[in-house]
Amino acid sequence: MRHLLTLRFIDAVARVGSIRKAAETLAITSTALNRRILAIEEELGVEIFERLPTGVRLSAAGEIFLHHIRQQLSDLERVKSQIDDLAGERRGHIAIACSQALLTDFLPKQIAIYRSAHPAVTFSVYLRDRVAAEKALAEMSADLALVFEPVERSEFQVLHSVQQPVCVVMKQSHPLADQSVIRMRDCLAFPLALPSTAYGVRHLLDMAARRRLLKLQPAIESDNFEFLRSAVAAEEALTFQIPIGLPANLEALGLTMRHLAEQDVPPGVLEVGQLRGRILPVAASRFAEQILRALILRFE
Amino acid sequence: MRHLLTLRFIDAVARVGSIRKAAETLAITSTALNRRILAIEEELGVEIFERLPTGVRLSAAGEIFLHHIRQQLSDLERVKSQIDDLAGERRGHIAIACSQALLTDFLPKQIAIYRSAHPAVTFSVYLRDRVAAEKALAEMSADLALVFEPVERSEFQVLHSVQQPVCVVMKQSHPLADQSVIRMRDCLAFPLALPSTAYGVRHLLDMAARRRLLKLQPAIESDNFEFLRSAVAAEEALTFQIPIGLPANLEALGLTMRHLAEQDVPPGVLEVGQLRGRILPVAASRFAEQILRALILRFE
DNA sequence: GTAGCCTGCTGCATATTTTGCACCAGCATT
DNA sequence: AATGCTGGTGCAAAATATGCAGCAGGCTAC
Repeated sequence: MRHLLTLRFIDAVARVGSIRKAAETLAITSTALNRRILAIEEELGVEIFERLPTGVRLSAAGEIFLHHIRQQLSDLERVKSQIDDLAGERRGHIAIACSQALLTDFLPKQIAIYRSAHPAVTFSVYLRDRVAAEKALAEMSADLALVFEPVERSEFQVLHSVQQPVCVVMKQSHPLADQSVIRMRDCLAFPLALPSTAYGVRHLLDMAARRRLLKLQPAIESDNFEFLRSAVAAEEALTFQIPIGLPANLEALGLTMRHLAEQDVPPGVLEVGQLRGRILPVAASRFAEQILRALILRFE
Repeated sequence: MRHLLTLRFIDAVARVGSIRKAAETLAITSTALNRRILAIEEELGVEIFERLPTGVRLSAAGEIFLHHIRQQLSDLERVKSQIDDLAGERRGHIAIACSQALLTDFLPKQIAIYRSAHPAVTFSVYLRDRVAAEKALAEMSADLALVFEPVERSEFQVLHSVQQPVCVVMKQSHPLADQSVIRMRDCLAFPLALPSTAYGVRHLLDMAARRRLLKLQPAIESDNFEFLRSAVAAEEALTFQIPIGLPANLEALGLTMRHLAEQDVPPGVLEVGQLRGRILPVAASRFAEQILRALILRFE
């Protein structure tokens, strides 16, 4: 919407930290952009940006104002989707920040289901770790977050949470594969392919190890779950994953999984959340409902 | 703020119900105003107004959009007052819708106190009955409402409530003045000067009467409490008022008051409220706190 | 220490947008 | 049928936004 253009521009400048840089991406001259900012600042009677030799930085007032801008922009989206709803066509865009485990199977499937009912709805899905996901919500660059073991700061409003026990993934021919539940101490005899420390699964494992005064020594460490699975398929190593992150074709890959004993590593929590107090666009709200139903159906 | 001008205009058009009429008060030509509306409608892809031969009326989409507009406008006020707060000067404007009883003594005094601390804050005070006050909140034409016996629809969020017993007001020389608590049946022997039915006090009295299968026969009826007091000062009539609505100089007027027996007429409730879910501007929020403290101090 | 490079900012001519006037068509009231 | 209201449109004038060229000032690298 045109009347919010300047506000969009300010948002962009704040993100980039430079008027000239932002102008380039915004298809506008730095002159014009600069003057729009000056005009707004005059209207407000306060400087939104501190001018530094290297660019600009939000002032205290700017922080407040920018938050207001983002709120307005997201509100407008909501209103537009409500209006579209009136006309019967469900349109809109849903931005999601989520843990890697969700990308494997769960989200693609859920999005396909939703889009088959509402083809006009578009999606953005961003991989974000537990901290970054909450930041994305606060900045309104994401409508929904699906996070495993979130940090849960005050801005994160949980819509639903399900327990996710940690599972061991290994080759079908692995010596441990004949046990139905696997103890942590048995794992230590094998090379470990662990996700990097930013991930919730690793967090749980590290916590459990520290409680026993141990330190996990990963033979292979990666921030990519697919790579870890491939690594496990290639040797007699073990990796760890939560059920929702396991691909449906696990067996076809020659892999299998077993639950880790809960007395060794307690189950983690997968939480669906939004920015506290925000009223979501219709589409995002309905998609959240769908996800919640799916989670309940599958894990409770 | 200039970028919201069109939205302000739309608000005005919606209130007046005519583009030409609105244009007159907005210091703009109907042409320009009309085109601004058309432009917005094109951006939204929906008609905001239904065009009637006699003017315009909000469409369903318009209702949603207008609510959004009012929300935005009031949000901006809040943001501006937050920013002003940053600079140390408490500025802003507070709009209040309230029952008549509050106008006599309580509000003028509270506003004077607040303004002595924050002279840059300005006030609008509107007399609104119980229904209209809540409408004013919903339309965001008022930030706060102080209502006696509110209807309490869902949009009304109570910040605080205090009980207010109904009092009888009469001349100091009145035959009933020697009783400390007055029974309803004793009142019926005298001419009654009653507030009109829209008022909470009258509502309570009517309810009490109906419970006894009576119907109150007012000798004098008025929507102005000051007039009612003067009427009572002029003859041996009785009028009714809640404590907060009694002027401080009651005795100086030759009048006095007694509590009405609570078994006859139960105390009513005076409630301070705001629009549910709305975040008030800083000034309004602080003023509300002050009022709450004052009410607690005086009536609890 | 200075030359180059980046930053935000400004004067002025040029595009673009917005506005107001005059006028049109449609409906309601008289 | 006449009048008076409504919103809507073509066109020229006014107002606004833009882009270019060039400014001062701070950082960085040689």
